[in-house]
Amino acid sequence: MPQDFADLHVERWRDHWIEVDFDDDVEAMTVRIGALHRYFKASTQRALAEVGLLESEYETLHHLMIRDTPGKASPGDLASDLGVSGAGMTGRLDVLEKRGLVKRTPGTDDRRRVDIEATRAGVAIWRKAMALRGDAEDDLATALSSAELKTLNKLLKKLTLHAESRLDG
Amino acid sequence: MPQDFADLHVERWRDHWIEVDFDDDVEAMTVRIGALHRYFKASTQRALAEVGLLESEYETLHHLMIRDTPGKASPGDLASDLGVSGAGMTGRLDVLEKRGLVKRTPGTDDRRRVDIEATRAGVAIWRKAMALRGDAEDDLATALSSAELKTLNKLLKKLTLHAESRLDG
DNA sequence: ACAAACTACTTCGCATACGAATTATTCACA
DNA sequence: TGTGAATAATTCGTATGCGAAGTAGTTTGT
Repeated sequence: MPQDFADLHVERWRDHWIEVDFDDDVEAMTVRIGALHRYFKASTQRALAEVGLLESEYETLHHLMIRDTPGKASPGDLASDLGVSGAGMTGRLDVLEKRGLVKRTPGTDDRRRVDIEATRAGVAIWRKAMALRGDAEDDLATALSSAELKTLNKLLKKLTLHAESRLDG
Repeated sequence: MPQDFADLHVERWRDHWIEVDFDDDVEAMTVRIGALHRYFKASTQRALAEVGLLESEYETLHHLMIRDTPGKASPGDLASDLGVSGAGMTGRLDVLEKRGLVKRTPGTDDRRRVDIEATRAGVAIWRKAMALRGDAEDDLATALSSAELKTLNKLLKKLTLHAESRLDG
């Protein structure tokens, strides 16, 4: 099997920086996960360019759609889901509302709140982006057999469970 | 084995959005890779807070150190490595230079160029951050046996090679 | 040898996002 | 029931980064 970027990285690393000692396999894994993440990000961005969305717009719309209550949320919930500040979310929603992709409605029972809802146009453009994104991911996954993909998920899950326990506990 | 975040995501996804059909395993893999990336990013940020570096400062310093010519580069090379604009790199280098972590030297043979070099202090702080970052990665990797880690790398590599071929060719 | 094209970096103007302060509203409880 | 604490969203001031324009220097072609 030919070398990938991670192999080259580890090799170069070992040549130049022996005194900073890392486990080669751990380092390679980290680099590969980073590389795959960047690849997904890049294909998402191509999809977004095609449908005419900025990454910040898509991200907001996306989190709005994948909630327990799809298409509906409060600015604060979205902000914490996305890891942006409340101020940032106000700005993002201003843009999305101006483009007609979401609608703000003042809350009725609690008038401090604002309800955000994706409009028909917002849902449509999000779906188009999702379909394109999915195509790219499926394409990448063809590199693995179905059994390999299951094995990979099993191993990744061991890591994510470990990570989650570190974050919670 | 208990459920992780990706399992929950896929389950919720299937409940609410059957009409947008994704392969469950591919979707779970994508989500897990994203989650691990965020975990690494978070532990890096903890490490950076401890040594007193901003993420942008660390990132710049890091790419300066892991080049073929460690600790030395031109602003333009760094900018394209990091995927930031030339203007952004000028700003980052201004900050790093002011903190005494890198040094700018006007080029001698080609006077358009500027040589960036990490100072002794810059290398030291980068190493401290690297050591902490490495600890967190090693900790995560304890979730896998050495054999599992090798299997994981083999499968990840199949994906990265596929991704690289898509990007180049 | 000299103008045109190119390259490397920096400055400028604008957009986005952050944290802090602000406004408006609701909740807790004495 | 009224007052202080808490909560939700927005506005404000600042920082970081982008793209475009600017500046300085080098290469190319005739």
